[in-house]
Amino acid sequence: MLKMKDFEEHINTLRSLGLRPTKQRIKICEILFGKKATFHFTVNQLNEIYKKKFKSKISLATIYNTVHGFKKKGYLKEITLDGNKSYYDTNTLNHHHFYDEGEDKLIDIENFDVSLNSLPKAPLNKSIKSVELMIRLENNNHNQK
Amino acid sequence: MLKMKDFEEHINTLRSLGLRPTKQRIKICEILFGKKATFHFTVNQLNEIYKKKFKSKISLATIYNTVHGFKKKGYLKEITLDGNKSYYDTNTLNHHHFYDEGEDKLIDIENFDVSLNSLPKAPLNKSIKSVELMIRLENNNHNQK
DNA sequence: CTTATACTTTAGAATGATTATAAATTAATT
DNA sequence: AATTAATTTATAATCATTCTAAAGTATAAG
Ligand SMILES: [Mn+2]
Ligand SMILES: [Mn+2]
Ligand SMILES: [Zn+2]
Ligand SMILES: [Zn+2]
Repeated sequence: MLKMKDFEEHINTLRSLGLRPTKQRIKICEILFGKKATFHFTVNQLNEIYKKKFKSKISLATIYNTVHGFKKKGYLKEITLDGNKSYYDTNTLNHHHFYDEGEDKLIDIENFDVSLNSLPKAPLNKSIKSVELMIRLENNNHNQK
Repeated sequence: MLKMKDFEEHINTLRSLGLRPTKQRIKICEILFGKKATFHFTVNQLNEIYKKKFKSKISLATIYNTVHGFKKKGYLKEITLDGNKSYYDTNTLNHHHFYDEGEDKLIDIENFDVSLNSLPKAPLNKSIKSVELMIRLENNNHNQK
C-alpha cells in the first residue's frame, strides 16, 4: 500500500536531515510533503490542519521548532507579506508569487511566465542573493451597482 | 529664511489632507518630507529620530496614528519584509527595492533600471494591482581567510 | 476674546505572533 | 534494561501593533 511507503520516506528524509523521526515530525511531513502541489501556509494554519487531519493536538512550540528546522535545512522557505505573520512555502526554489489580497492567499508563478530582461547592478561589495516578484491581485468587481 | 517656508508648507499639506496641523504632525512632516531623498523607516526608527532631532518625546501611539493617516492619504506606502515589523516609504509610486540584509536597509531601484518583458496573466476575475521586485543583497566577502 | 465642539495626544492596557524556559517525555545508544 | 541526548510540552516572556479612555489642543461660534 502507498501509505506505508510515504511514511517510510518521511522517516528517511528526517533521518537524512539529522532530525529524529518523532511522530509529530512525521505527521507534519505528511501534511507538507505528502501532496505534489506547492503549499503555502502560516504556522497557525498548519496547526489547524494538523488538529483536523490527525484528530490530535500538538504544541504550537513544536510546530515552530519543526518549521524552523525545515527552513534551516532548506526544506521550507519563509515568505514575506503584509501583516505581522510569516508564511512558509514548500517550494524552496527562487520563484515569484501572486498575492491575492482578498483571499490572503499566495499563488506560485512559473518562472517561464516572467521575463526579466534587465536588472540593476548590485551596489559595491554586495551581490544579489535573490530576485523575487510579488504581484498583488485585486478583484475585478470594483465599481458595481 | 527657508525653515519658515518649509514649516508653512507642512501646515498647508496637513490642512489639505484634512489633518489638523498639530506640532507633533508638523515635526513628523519635517522628518519625513523635509529631505529630497526617499526615506524608508520603521515606526521605532521614526520615534528615535524624533526624540533626537527635537529633544522631545512623543507617544508611540501618535506615531502610529500619524503614519497610518499619511498612508491612508497616500503620502506613505507600507513595505513588506522579513520579520514582524512594517517599513514605510516616502516614495509612494510603484517601484522596486534592494534589501540589504546585513544592514537591514531598503534602497530604491529606479524603474528604468528594470525591464519586465513579460508578466503572467492574472487569474480569472482578478486584476493586477501592483508588481514589485525585491532584490536581496548579501556582502561579497563570503569565503574569507 | 471666550466658550463650545470636535479632533488629537497620551499612557497604559490588550492583543497576537513569536521566542524562551524548564520540566516531562521519548528516541537512540550502551 | 538502563543511560544519555534530543524533543515535546505548557507556560511565561517579548515585541510590534492596536485599543481605550482620559486629558489636552485646534478650530468654530458667539
Ligand atoms: Mn499596519
Ligand atoms: Mn521567523
Ligand atoms: Zn511559492
Ligand atoms: Zn522605496
